[in-house]
Amino acid sequence: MTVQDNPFRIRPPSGKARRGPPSVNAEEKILDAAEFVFGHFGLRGATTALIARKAGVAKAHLYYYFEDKEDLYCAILERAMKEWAHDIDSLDTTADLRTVLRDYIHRKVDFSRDHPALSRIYASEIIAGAPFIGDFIAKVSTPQLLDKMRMVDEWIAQGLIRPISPADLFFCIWAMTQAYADFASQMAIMKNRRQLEQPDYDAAKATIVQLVFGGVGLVG
Amino acid sequence: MTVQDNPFRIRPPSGKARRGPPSVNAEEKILDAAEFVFGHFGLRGATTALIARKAGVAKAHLYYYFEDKEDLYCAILERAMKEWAHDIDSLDTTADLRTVLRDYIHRKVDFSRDHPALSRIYASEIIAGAPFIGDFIAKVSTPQLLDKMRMVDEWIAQGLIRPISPADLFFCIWAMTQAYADFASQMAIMKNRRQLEQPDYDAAKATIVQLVFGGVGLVG
DNA sequence: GCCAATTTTGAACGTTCGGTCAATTGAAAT
DNA sequence: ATTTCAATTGACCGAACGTTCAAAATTGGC
Repeated sequence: MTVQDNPFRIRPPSGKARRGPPSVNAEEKILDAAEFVFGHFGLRGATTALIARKAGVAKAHLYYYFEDKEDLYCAILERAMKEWAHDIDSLDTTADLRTVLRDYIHRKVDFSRDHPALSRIYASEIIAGAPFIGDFIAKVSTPQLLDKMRMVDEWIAQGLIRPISPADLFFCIWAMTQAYADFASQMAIMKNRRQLEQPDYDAAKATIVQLVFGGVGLVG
Repeated sequence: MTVQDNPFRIRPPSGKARRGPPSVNAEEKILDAAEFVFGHFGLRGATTALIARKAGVAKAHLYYYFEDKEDLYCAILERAMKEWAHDIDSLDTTADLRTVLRDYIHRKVDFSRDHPALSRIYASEIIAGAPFIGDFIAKVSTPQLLDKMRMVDEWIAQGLIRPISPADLFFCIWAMTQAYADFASQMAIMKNRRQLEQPDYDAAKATIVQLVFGGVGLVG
């Protein structure tokens, strides 16, 4: 089972209108807890007991909303990909070239800062060979990349930027921005801090923008 | 137990001269198998049974050379850090500035291509918060980084390159080069290939060099 | 207050996995 | 040939884990 095999994963289990508890939905509590636990221990390292305890429900209750552990994991991935697309890839490409690039980089770094668990889950999934989101990447992410590559090729053809491999340009931007989520612990150690703070993310943005702008021949 | 707590991990179990099998050492077979399996499934996902089968020895035999699963994992990390330091961080810093930077980037990409399993293990370890190599990073890697940062500051002071945050410059170089190991599966999917080939790595090198050189104001 | 449907849980089950141990093998030393 | 000790193994154990299920609790409708 992969992410997009079951597009209606998020469901009120069945039938009539909701009659459940008046306060908050247990399903969201479970999803939040799962995001945290999966983000810290990975798919195989996370235990259903830990997720249930973090969510404040009985372990068996997970299986009321989700078929099994993998199903819950896929739900997290799906939510991650949606937030991803919503926060980031809805980019106004009609604006000034510099603005487009700078905003894109800033949004990616902000996402790394605000959703480190999601970034780690995504990275772990890719490192493992994308067993659950390979199809999603092939059918959703790849067309988005091809769009962006055409945009860059356009810029090159118009002489607005220096020639560069568009695919590798985006791979590098993703790598740098994502690193400030995945490798944050290493960076914090090396900077002799407990964790990265806002000035660190500001410096990250500035450096990445400087590298990209310089690499494609744009002045700051 | 962390990596450097036990500097004598690699050992002929004890005592006299080796009297064992004439052919190859079982310990290396186990290490190679463990590198492969840990690289594919992570610390918690890898099973001792799989490692033993891949190594062609009985499961119990793992515990003749290593205390437990974590000990074996640390041995892999230790070997990775050593190869790392040997292959990469032994860099002739007296050469021409462009040569130093370009060689450094090329070596990192080559390492990603030649040791993808080690790169993945290292990345997973960092993503998990560096529980086993945190001390190593703090006491060994950080001084090396500080050396490199001083070198960059020197270059800036001499007006050889544009001002830039030295720490973030190296973080970005690591991120980009490491991505061509960790995210290779994603890149392959997006390029509609089975796996990355030599031309892909050549393009990666060229793009990273272009970004770094452009970012610090060096001409290609 | 009672009923029906939904939501929640405690306890248990079968499996998997890390780790142990006594026993066996095999090569050198005598 | 016998001894000796490192090298190797199959069988086993206890704990942890994912999953199931029947029962209990909670909610809304009448």
